[in-house]
Amino acid sequence: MNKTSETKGITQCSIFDFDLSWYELLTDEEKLLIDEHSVSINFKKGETVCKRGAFASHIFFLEEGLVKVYLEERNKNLILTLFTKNNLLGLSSVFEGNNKLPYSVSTYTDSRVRMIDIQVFRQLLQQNPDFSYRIINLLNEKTSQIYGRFFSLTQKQLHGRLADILLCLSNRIFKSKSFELPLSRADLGDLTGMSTESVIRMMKEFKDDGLIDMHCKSIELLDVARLERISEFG
Amino acid sequence: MNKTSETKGITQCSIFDFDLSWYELLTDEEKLLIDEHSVSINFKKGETVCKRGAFASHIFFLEEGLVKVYLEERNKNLILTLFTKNNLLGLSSVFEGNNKLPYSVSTYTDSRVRMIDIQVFRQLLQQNPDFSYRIINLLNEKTSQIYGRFFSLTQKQLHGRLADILLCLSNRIFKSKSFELPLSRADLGDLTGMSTESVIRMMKEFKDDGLIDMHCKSIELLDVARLERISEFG
DNA sequence: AAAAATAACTGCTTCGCGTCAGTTTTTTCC
DNA sequence: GGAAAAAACTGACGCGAAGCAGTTATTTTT
Repeated sequence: MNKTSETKGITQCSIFDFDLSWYELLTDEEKLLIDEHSVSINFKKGETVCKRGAFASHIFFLEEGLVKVYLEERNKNLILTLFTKNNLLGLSSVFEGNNKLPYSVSTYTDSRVRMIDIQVFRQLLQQNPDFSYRIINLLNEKTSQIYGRFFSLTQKQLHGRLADILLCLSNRIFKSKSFELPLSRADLGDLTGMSTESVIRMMKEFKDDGLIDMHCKSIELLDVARLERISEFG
Repeated sequence: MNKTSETKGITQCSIFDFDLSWYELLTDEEKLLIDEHSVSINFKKGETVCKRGAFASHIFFLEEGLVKVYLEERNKNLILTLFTKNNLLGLSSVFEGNNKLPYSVSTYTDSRVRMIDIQVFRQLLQQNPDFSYRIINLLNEKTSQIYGRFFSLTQKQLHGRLADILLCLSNRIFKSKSFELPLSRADLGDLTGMSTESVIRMMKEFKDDGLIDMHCKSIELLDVARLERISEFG
């Protein structure tokens, strides 16, 4: 009996990084249809891909780069998720009820985004069951991850939330214990629901405790086991 | 130009209450298949329908009642959503990667749940594009609502969160300004990410300010406009 | 209908964490 | 390469909200 996997803590991660490919499930005709009804656009670092409230006319496929999906209101920002390359964005617009984008997207690094006509995408969903089944799986995987993050942000305090996000960045995005952070401290704040100042203080504390090493943007996780314990116990 | 709808605040609601019916999209044969591979089970108030970590063998269709979908860990509880009758629960288990339930479900009122074999449900998704398209829309609608709630719980303070949930209960569940609350104060806390004591204090404050009337479980919203302003400004 | 258990409520205390008001460092850009 | 802008950092302060400990009310049990 694999007891641990049933009782272990609620994992949180803000990054979608599954390799459930969908393109290969299309027929040649369907692929052609996508190609004819999509364009690939380059964005520079820091550019806005789309804004909340705009009409949703495309599904975005991130061919290259790293982007954030976020909500902004007054001075309050919340980063919902990060996306790495080879992921589909904007799927929630498939629902005809949502003809406006429910969030904004902007880039952290130079990125290439293929913009797929939403009507074509809908048509493919309705005609190709394998494709649509795969999309359902993507959405479900996404939902599970959101729940974990929801728990982290509402139930844990700063130590736990920061540990969560550091582990997540290391495991899911950079796949290395040391990395150059493309996000600012303020972004880490928007991602963890803490103020910029608290991010800075907390990271210094982690550094003093020997959990991480850090010079400005370059970060290295030194004691993953302890970070995981901090993540688990909030 | 409808400016307001583009710029208005991020709505939050924890309740799924869309009437996107799915059963009617099935063929007679498919309906029969569902009927043959499902059972309807009665639950009394307060009973547990399923627990996080258990194997996901069924999709749940709530035929009657009111339930909560929640995470629990140590002494920390978080209610992810409430479901009213005629809604599908457990869709995230459709994804083969999630063979364990990612959350627990229990009832607030006497409820009737139809438990549909997950393999049959998957099969129908793969063979009936209209059905599967409808399910995608359901999932997307759900995701949008979660984002709103995510914002509420992480960016607003107690006043705003409590106003959110009261408005939501009134609009979405009871469809009336006065109602008998089946949830305890502790549940309201788990729903809004606040302590039970704070829920009590805050509700008294709302009562003293003439926003609501309240005797124990029976609640009446007196000044919806002001509650909405409180909700918006956090 | 009385006893036991659970939920609702209250006041007090504590502290986590955000805000403010700065200084220093790093990055951007002409 | 130097000026300007942005980001990183620091310390002091104060408030929002949780925790605790106890009382009252309500519901469940037998």
